[in-house]
Amino acid sequence: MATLKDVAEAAGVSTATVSHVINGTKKLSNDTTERVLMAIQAVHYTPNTLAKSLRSGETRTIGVLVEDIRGLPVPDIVCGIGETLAKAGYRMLMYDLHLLEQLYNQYEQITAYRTRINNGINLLLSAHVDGIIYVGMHDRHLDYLFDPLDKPLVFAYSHGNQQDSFVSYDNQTAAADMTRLLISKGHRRIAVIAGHPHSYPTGKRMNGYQLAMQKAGLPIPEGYIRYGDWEYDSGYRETQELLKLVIRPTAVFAMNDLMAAGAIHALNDAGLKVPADIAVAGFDNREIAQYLQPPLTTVALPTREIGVSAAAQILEHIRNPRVPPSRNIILCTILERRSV
Amino acid sequence: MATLKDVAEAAGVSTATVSHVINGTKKLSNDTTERVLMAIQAVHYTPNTLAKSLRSGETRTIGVLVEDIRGLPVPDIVCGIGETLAKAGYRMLMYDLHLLEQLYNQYEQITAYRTRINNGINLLLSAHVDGIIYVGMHDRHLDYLFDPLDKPLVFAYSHGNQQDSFVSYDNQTAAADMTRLLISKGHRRIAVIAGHPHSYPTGKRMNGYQLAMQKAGLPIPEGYIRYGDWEYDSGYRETQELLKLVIRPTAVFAMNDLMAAGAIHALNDAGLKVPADIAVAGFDNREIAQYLQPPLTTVALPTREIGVSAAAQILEHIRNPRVPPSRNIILCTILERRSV
DNA sequence: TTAACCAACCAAACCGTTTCGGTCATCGTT
DNA sequence: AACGATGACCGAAACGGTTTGGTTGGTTAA
Repeated sequence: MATLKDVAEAAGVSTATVSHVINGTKKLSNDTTERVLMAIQAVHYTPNTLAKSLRSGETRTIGVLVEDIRGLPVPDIVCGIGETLAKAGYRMLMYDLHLLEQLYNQYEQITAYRTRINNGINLLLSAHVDGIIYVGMHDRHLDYLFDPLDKPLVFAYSHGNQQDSFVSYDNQTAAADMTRLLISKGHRRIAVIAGHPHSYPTGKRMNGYQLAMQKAGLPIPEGYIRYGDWEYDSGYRETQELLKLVIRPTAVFAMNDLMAAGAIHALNDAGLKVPADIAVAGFDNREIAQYLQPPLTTVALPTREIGVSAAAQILEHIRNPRVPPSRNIILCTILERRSV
Repeated sequence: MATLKDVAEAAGVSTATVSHVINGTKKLSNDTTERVLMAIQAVHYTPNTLAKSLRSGETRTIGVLVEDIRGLPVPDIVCGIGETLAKAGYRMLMYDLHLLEQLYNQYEQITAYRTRINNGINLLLSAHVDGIIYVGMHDRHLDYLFDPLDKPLVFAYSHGNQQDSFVSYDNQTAAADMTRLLISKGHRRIAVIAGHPHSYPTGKRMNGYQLAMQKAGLPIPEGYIRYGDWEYDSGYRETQELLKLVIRPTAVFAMNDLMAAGAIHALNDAGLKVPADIAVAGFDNREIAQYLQPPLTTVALPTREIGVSAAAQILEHIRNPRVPPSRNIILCTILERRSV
């Protein structure tokens, strides 16, 4: 592999001059510049990034710490990150916490979780990354898990400390939009199947739903708000409960697609047609949504945009370390299919 | 950050000695070793991997070139790779070719595809990775796309040149196993909905099906072999065709889950019950499989194991560059659910 | 005429490791 | 007593760049 020295000899100049030509760090005569460029071609020079990084302390590499690459939104987010980084000439060093396996739903084991995260961060830091993006699987706060870092840190799909930027999506507006869509289709009795009562997305999405209903002057009758656990079965079960009501809803807004799938199957089993008898809406735009009968109208999360934005944020922080942390909330879009 | 020199000064030895203590490259007196270890603790020394790599030419980093991280099997494979590399103290540098966007189904644009791959490989090489794993989205041959490389290269879920190792899964045995399962449940008239006629997996899976039927002494009547295009709609359509036959099959083996979903819906629409009237089997174990009514009996691909094995292969090649390329084919497992 | 300035380039230090080739006691042989 | 062997360590040269602080020769202004 050719080195700077080889180029310098071929061009009859010093290595300093070659370096300046390559990086444009100093004005040089046209003649010399020309000669150096020719020499670079001639000896097939490619710069050694290791040596460069050793001297400059900059690796042009971003560490991406994912909770689990198999988590639903993660590949899309990583796709957006990778695309944006590549365009800017940055590389992506990935570390997977494998949270789907052992720690999922064991948040009481904070210590184990912390050490896992610290291991990941240390591994990335040992590679001298210029910054770190944390990619979560859930929309939740993680401030208590992170020690302060002297490199830029950006959270994607999760929230971190006050001093760190994050990029997330707008649960509340999306839920309100979907509710308004149902109302615009003539529905006045709209029930909801929410997720875990105390989870962050449930709260936000409920807010959106209630606000939209209120603004439209529509009541939310007793029993129209059901709580599930995000899983298929709970959607099935809670829909059965809704059907027991004296005044049935004409639309069911399930706050994720799995529960919506359960709802549709429960309705089918009860001999009701979707959307003729009852409309069903979902949230998340999982793969399953398009293959349900009928295909599910749902909220598409801006996963890829979250990745793009997170990468843009981290590059911004690297270029200018004193920009204040930004809180970036991206809007969702509604995917109208045939279930409404 | 403390350096070797700081440690050396603190321990009153030379940097050479400290290096030898750390790497165990030379025998030293117990006394000195002890003093150096204490000094390392005292100054909070962490080795600078950049300097180390510059000197040694080894980065302990593997480049992972994925066709598209959003591709179905890819996250699972990457998960297996990441896990195995981390255990061995290796890092994972990822580059995404984003093939889902522009190039998918445009294989005639070989040149564009080649340059895309070469860009990725060059970016990884510029980071001085110790080896590269190529992660495909389809089970197909790619020999014509790769230039010879002077670093270890392993293909996961795809096949490369003769001289490169690959890790894949056993289509044929899986299809044979599924056919045998259907036979063992008493089915004798088993139809098949295959994928694209000329694709590699279609060929292998058809082989397995035909072999199993033949071994069981069962005939394959005219019209029992249908070809789809891997998509939902083709499953629906071809099932309708099967229902037009005078002697209907009692089981339909769709060669992926999407077509199986189409098949189930076609059967439902025709007023037939699955599995009571007709059994349906799939292939791939997509997420949708578990949410169909009834949940789909299907073939689970050993995606994660492919990743684990690919990572193990590349580490093997790095440790010993002269081991011959290996061809690793992993068995699938059948997931019995309620559709059979 | 001379000081001041500038353009154009170079030599060498530096980043933090690894490793080659010594040096210097000490010890056992003859 | 002279010699070679051995054990324990060190100095300095790499690795391949960047960057600081020059030097050189020519031009300009007083």
